Amino acid sequence: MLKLDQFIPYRLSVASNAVSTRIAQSYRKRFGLKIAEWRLIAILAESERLTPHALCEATRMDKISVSRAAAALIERGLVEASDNPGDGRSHILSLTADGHSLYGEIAPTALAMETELLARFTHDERVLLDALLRRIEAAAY
Amino acid sequence: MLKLDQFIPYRLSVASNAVSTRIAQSYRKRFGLKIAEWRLIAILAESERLTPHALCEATRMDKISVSRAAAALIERGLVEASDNPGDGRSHILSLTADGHSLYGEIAPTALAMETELLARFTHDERVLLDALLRRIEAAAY
DNA sequence: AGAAAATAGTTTCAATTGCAACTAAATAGG
DNA sequence: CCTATTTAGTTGCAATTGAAACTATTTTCT
Repeated sequence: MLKLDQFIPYRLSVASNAVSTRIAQSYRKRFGLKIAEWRLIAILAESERLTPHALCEATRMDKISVSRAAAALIERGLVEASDNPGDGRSHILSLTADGHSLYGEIAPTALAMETELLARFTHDERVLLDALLRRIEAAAY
Repeated sequence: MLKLDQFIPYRLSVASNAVSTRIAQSYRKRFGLKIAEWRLIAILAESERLTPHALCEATRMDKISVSRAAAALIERGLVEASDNPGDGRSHILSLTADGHSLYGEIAPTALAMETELLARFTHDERVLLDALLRRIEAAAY
């Protein structure tokens, strides 16, 4: 017998929406960024120079979203594009100085939100949650 | 130091998207339903007669989504609306015979998808995941 | 009772998203 | 090589979504 309330895909969706909504508000209000844009910034801060294609893989976003998020960030002067010497169809994206400095502000905020969200979780529970989510994700592909 | 790959809100979002995309495709292809519509059907099958407001609470959806999903289902003859004797602004929604019969087809499909998704999870792991998701959700509100 | 505020639900309009088509460059096959 | 196919990324258009305004009813307060 199916009970929506105990249906894992439903629980997952509800939890994810609750978290995303909260975090999206915070990014938007404080930094004027959408989640997609924030993800690009985070990955570029970690990886320095990437093509849109590499960003798709790293962020699990589709190429349209990456293209639009990158366009918005370039427009705002947070990201810059340079030629990709190895492939003329593509280009290399990297953070500008402004982009780095914005990242420097956001990253602690993001970590603080995560900390708040997981305040009542032990370290083991966090590790477990991470692992379970990865397994579900892998099973869904 | 922030690592997007290990950032729980990110993992949650990626896992949820992967699962939702997969399930949404299945519902849409086989039954012509969106997730929101499927949720209303599931809850109405469990609860028999509810107002849109009660459906909002039960499905964690906002009133606009419920209104639109209900309109689509009524249009298709899967749901019917009757007067709410206790409140003239509102109405009572319930499944039609067709709605019940469609539910009878979908429910096993939904359970089968969940089973497939969680095939490599032990019973304890499922229970744990459910509990962790509820806690995260509660913390996010 | 009657005005003011609150609630239920719908609708309108603008923003967001997603698909398919498009351009441009790279690779593969003959 | 040089045509055919594939791949990278963008764009145009249609569908979806969300916020705010709106209608209708109910509740509250005096």
